[in-house]
Amino acid sequence: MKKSRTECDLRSCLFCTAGKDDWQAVVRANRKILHVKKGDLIFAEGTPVTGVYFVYKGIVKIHKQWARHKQLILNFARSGEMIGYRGLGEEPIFPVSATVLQDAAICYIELPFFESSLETNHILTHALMKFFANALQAAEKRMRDLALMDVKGRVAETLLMLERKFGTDAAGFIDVSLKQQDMAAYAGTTYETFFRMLHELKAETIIEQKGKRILILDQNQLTRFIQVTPA
Amino acid sequence: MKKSRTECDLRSCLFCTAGKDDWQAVVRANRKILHVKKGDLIFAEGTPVTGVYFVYKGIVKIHKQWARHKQLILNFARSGEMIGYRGLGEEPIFPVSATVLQDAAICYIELPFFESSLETNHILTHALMKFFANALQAAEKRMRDLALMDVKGRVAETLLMLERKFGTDAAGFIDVSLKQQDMAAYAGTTYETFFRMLHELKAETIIEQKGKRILILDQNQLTRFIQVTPA
DNA sequence: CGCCGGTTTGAAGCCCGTCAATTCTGGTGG
DNA sequence: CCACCAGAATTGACGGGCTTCAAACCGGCG
Repeated sequence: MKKSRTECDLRSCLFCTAGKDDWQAVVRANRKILHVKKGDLIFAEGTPVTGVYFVYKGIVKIHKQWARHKQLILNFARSGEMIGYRGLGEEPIFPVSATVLQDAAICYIELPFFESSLETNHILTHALMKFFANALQAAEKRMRDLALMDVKGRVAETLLMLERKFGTDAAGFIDVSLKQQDMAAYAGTTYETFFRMLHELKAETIIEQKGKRILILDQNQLTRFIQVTPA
Repeated sequence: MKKSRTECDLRSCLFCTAGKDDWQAVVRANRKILHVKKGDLIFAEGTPVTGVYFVYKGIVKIHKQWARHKQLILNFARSGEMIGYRGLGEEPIFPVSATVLQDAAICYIELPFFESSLETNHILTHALMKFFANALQAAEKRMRDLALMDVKGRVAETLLMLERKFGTDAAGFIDVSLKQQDMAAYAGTTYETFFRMLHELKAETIIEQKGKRILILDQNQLTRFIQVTPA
């Protein structure tokens, strides 16, 4: 097990950076490192919150369940991102689940330490407040998209999000490979429909596929499906 | 113009209460009171944020526009509630619009004062962080609902939300009267469909209507349409 | 080779959005 | 007090976008 896989440089995540001077040493002393594998459940909707998590390595999906065999993926988290923060509201119960999509190293901070940090580290509190404000904006934007946009637009949105979050490889392909099941669950549709949309987009030479990788050929065309306010 | 219409007792809103000692006096000195009428636009999506607002009286809807003649209502705000806080993220641009549904008195706090308050008043910052955390949870719950629930469920959810937010009168009717246009826009559907669902609910003696007022006869039946996780 | 999870494709149908026509209501002015 | 009008509520007909169900296909691996 290589060291680089587990050692956080403490510069990549919100919690580690939101403080001054000796803050990082404090974090270093209070974190735990967890190693989790593809398919593992990190925490489950409805269970008590005992701490917050930060992804050092790997990919994790945050999802909400719905009536047997249906789920909406709220977000994908990659290295540097915080998860479990959704449990910080009134009720200390997770409103979402987190499942590992690619073997991951997770930094775990226990809730008591985290909360006492908020008391003393005002920079952290402020950063977290800003973070939530941004997350709320993003969530409400997506709320509108899911409610009013047609499926094709949501698929387009999904692809653009994936490119933004995971970047592209040398050839321009989006640098992640997910089951279309999961991509569909993010777009809020079934995987059959998701596939059909990908097919259409390929027919229109807007995207290209090589195995599971997707190349966005024409971003403007893709954006056309997401027209929002005509004025 | 009665005094009671405009005087905030400074005990009802987050901003006024999140501080100690002489905090309320500071707020009193820095706020402005605005009187707005039904139909007025308080702020518009895409315009710069210059301050935050608190509703003292009246009802306001927070909405996001979509391709000409379509909008999703994110929330209704009544007395004591903060609006405009969605502009507190990275970009100082409103991601939503706010429109008056019932003549309102609004307390306005300019952004510079608000931000300097955050610097000095850590109780406020912490309260705001918690507030955002809760708002995010609610938003993501609704995200799932809009994505996966059928219209009937969303209508049920809308009615329950209205009852929760506005309470009921002596006879048990929900104590607010909105255009079904707006209720539909909250449920994420058209007003024709919304009406049909109301009709069905009446046929099943789950609700009753008197004018624009709605009485929920059987909350359990209503909740049945919102079944989420069957274990 | 044959199972197996995932992908692809086809066909059927219905939920729900759209359009259009009619009724209802509240407000306004004669 | 009533006629009148605009906006809202109500209702019906229609069509299509998506979901659902089911089955064929495919690549990998024991």
